[in-house]
Amino acid sequence: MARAATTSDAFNAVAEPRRREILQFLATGERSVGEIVMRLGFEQPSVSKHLRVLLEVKLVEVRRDGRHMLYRTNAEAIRPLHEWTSSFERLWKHQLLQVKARAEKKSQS
Amino acid sequence: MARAATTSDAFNAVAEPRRREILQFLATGERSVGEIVMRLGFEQPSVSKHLRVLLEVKLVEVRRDGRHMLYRTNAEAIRPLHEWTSSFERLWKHQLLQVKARAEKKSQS
DNA sequence: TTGACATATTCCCATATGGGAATGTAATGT
DNA sequence: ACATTACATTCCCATATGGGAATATGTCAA
Repeated sequence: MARAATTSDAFNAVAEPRRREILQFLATGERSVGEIVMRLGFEQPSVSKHLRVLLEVKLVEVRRDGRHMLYRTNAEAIRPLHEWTSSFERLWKHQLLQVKARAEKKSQS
Repeated sequence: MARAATTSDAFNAVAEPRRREILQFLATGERSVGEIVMRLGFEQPSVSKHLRVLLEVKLVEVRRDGRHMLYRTNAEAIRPLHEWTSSFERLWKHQLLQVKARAEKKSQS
């Protein structure tokens, strides 16, 4: 097996920097593909392809408005990532305290 | 260009499910490679390769103890992911309220 | 119907996997 | 020095990209 598909889950989908940029931009409100292209400066086919991936893992939703396709971020799909990272929150706080303690001990001696 | 390297950043590194499992296990404390193999049931070379990736993006740290290599999770490296997902927290709370409001309006009519 | 605009899809290709098998390397005990 | 234990690395290969270019599809306007 090779690497898992980018469409296999949200973790794989957001690994791509451009997709993260798109998600952030779309978090400010519904936008058409053309607006994304204008704002982020990627090629139009590239944007369409990234949107397809995001759509497959439900990180975005769409609706048609005439000949425009309006995309928006579905933040709910980001929650699993947030919760996974949150499970390490206690650990990094703990580790930070240890680092501080060690630093103080050093400056004291 | 193809997909970015798994070692290009923490986002790419944690896209792999087995690497997330390893990180969670190592969050419980320092463990040797053999303990990871025992606990998670992956092949030893596979574990070593995943640890290498995690090490390159500093998601884990190591120290040698005799012939054992003791790995541990460096939670600090997970913070950027946490912060990125946190930037969508307001949005999903807002979107949840909207969904609720729509549901209530529907049941009311 | 025809033309223009807005998106989506397809083709091609260089690149980076992740697993399996085999092998290399480092440290310890005797 | 040698066998053993514990990891790491290398080789091979099927697979999945992401970008660029070209093309297809869909919608509206006249």
